Amino acid sequence: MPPFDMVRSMTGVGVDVHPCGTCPVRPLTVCAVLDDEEISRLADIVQTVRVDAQHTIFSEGDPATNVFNVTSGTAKLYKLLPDGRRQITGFLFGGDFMGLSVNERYAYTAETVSATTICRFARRKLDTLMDEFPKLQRRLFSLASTELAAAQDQMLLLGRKTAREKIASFLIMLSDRAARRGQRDNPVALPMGRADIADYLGLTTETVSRTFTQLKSSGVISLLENNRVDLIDRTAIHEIAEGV
Amino acid sequence: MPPFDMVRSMTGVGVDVHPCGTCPVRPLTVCAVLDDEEISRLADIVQTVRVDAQHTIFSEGDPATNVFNVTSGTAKLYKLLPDGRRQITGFLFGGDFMGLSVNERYAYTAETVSATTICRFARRKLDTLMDEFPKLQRRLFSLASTELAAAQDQMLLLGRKTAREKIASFLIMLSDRAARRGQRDNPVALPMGRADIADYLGLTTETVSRTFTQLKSSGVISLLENNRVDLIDRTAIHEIAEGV
DNA sequence: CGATATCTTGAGGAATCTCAATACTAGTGG
DNA sequence: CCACTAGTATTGAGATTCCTCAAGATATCG
Repeated sequence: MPPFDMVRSMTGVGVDVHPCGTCPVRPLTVCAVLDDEEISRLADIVQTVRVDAQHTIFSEGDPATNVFNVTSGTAKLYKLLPDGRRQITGFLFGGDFMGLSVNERYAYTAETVSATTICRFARRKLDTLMDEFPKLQRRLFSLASTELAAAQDQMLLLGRKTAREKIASFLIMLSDRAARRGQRDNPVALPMGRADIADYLGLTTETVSRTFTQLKSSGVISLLENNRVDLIDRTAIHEIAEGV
Repeated sequence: MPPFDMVRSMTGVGVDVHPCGTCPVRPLTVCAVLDDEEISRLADIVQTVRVDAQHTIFSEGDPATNVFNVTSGTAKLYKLLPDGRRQITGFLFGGDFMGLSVNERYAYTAETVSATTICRFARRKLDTLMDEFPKLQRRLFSLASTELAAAQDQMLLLGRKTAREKIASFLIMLSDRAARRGQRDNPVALPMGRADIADYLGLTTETVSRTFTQLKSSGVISLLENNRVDLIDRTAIHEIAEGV
């Protein structure tokens, strides 16, 4: 397989949407620990691109030449079984990082959910910069640790929670992450479809749909237009999520 | 809660089993990247302890003052739901690392499965050492990334694999890890009980038991004494694990 | 406004769980 | 050395959650 080049290999891609200086998610991401001087060094090795909805950013098995930072929009990461069964391992929103890889290949596929802007770093150049700025290295380590903790929560969800608990946990997670990005925590926007939610929670689309209906019937949520969910009784949803 | 001290708070613990110089798993672990000089610096801040089977090393919510390296034996990490449902997020064998934490608290409980020797580092001192030896920092980052990839595999397993596929995947994983530690890859030792296997795979003990019986009946494994499993047809087990 | 996707709802089925009984294993004390 | 006990594993029968397949409703987009 030839070296991967996202811009050349993708359709629906635009380049250089905004520079790092005006990055809206800088405080949330890797760049938070760098001062303006250092950011400009980072800006030298970064390319900001805009990708339409439903496009592949990289595929499982591709050479892991780049790492990425989502600045706006929504992306998803997933792994497949040979027969097509799919597990989404994470959704990414503005400020989220992806593409870290131990091997020289990506361990999962990354696809946009909605139109998304991403900044892309060549891994080799980032490695060099990490040597130069130890706090960058430290920051990436910290992000990886955070992701690891989230992965463990997701294992608990997948292995031990009921459909009802999974959906409630999912809504709380989206709400909390929206708040962390400085957006309103309610109502919650669902940029992804039922199929994606199902593949993230280890369910089928039908069960996801039925469970939303059921939570609506019990009065804890309300389904608004534009795929948004009103968390009517946040406390109750929290309790459902934790299986209380 | 007072500062946690494993040695004082635990029963079944012995101290200083062996020094770093003769550590049997050094090439597998954090220490692999350090030379003898640097190892001796690490040895200054490490305490090696022996813990009997079925003892808690630290609990979810405890102040995360230490990080640990298992040098022999088996441990497990788990998270609980309020009603007692449990998800084991990982088993640890010689060479494995645990206790990394973003917050100041552990995100999971760690318990020994069999008698285990562990070396313990005070996190604050390790942080200092990381500043001094950037390659130590790099090494920990790499270990965290590897763990993250494993967590994603486990999500695929928990969300999308059948009981049969889960058990097959589990056996392959144990076999591969034994090989990486320089042990025979077959037969596979199962130091943990059925309940632990169930809580790791998102199943019940009964289903685990039935699935072992079923794999035995189809002739791909054989159940030996001392909780060991003979992988008779490794290729077939691999295929079952991947859902082919 | 029609065509196509997606979402919701329904009915029946399958995998796994729950509850219960039996078998095995390992450690203990006679 | 063997019987006893306690814990663990296996097996069985029935219940349940979630899945599969299928149809209808709603939303989206040109």
